[in-house]
Amino acid sequence: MSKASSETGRKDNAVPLRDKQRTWSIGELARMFEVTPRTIRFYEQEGLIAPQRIGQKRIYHTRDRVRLKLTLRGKRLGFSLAEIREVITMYDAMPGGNARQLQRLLEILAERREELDRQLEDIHLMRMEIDNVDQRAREALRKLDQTN
Amino acid sequence: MSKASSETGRKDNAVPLRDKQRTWSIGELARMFEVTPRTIRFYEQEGLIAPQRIGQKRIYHTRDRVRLKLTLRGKRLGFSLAEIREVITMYDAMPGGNARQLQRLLEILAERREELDRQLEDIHLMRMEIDNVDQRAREALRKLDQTN
DNA sequence: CAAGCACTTTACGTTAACGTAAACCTCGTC
DNA sequence: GACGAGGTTTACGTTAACGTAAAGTGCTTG
Repeated sequence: MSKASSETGRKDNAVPLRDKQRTWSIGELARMFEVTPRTIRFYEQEGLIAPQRIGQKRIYHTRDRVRLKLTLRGKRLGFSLAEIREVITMYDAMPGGNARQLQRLLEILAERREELDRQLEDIHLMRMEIDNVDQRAREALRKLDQTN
Repeated sequence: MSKASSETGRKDNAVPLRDKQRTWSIGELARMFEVTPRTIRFYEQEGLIAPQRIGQKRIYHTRDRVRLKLTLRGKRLGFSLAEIREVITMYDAMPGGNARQLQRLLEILAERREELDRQLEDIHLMRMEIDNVDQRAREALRKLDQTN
């Protein structure tokens, strides 16, 4: 994907335990995750993040950082922002959610799990395909080297 | 993903060995893979498939069917059509390709493999995340059941 | 206090991957 | 020979996920 292949080289964005209370600006987060501020604002607009405000400025807490990470991970797996939001917002409404909401959440989770399983299968097949082509390319190269 | 989640229930499109020589119309293929004819024509326009023509009509052979399957699999994994084409066309130019082309193909394959590995990791993490939420949702439900 | 940097909002632009509609062939069949 | 089912081309429309540009705010640093 132009999406995925352009994300070669993920940044290590682990945060020390004692930084649990740290906050970040939009620019800092953008650099951490190698996205633009625009992207982060867009996710907020779509209801995926809800940073604190101090005056005009957005302040991101650990909670927001985690959400962003989950969102980007979901994106790499091909999920739409709408689907990601569906899970994230329900996750939020959980402690206190009524039984119907919880049941619905379980359904959604089951769907996601199935989707992930399908992807695992796809990855397997794709890998075999790639290994196959790889083999044949190497053999073709060997034959070229021999005749030259 | 609207893409993926709308593809719940993949069709078994295995083809018996003695059907290796069979051909298909665009409509048949479309039904097999649960896409519209428009989609298949679009993939042709983008250089991913190149069916035979008899008069006006497109005739699809096993080779085309395989390509379509690979394309859709790639799509489910989030690859763009451009990336898929890059591999498919090089795969075609292989028997007879020069050394530079083959080397390039090996590079592309390596990239794809890395991308797949990243996706595997993402799936793992995502699964843990989902299992986690699932647990908490079930507990919340249990507590609700107890108090009622 | 001017300059610069990081942030803000608003709004229009862009790209990929098709959807959809119209208008036209070409069969087999009733 | 009308017609219905499948196919065809052409072309404009749509949606998601941002990119990009303009114009303004607020701090701090020389």
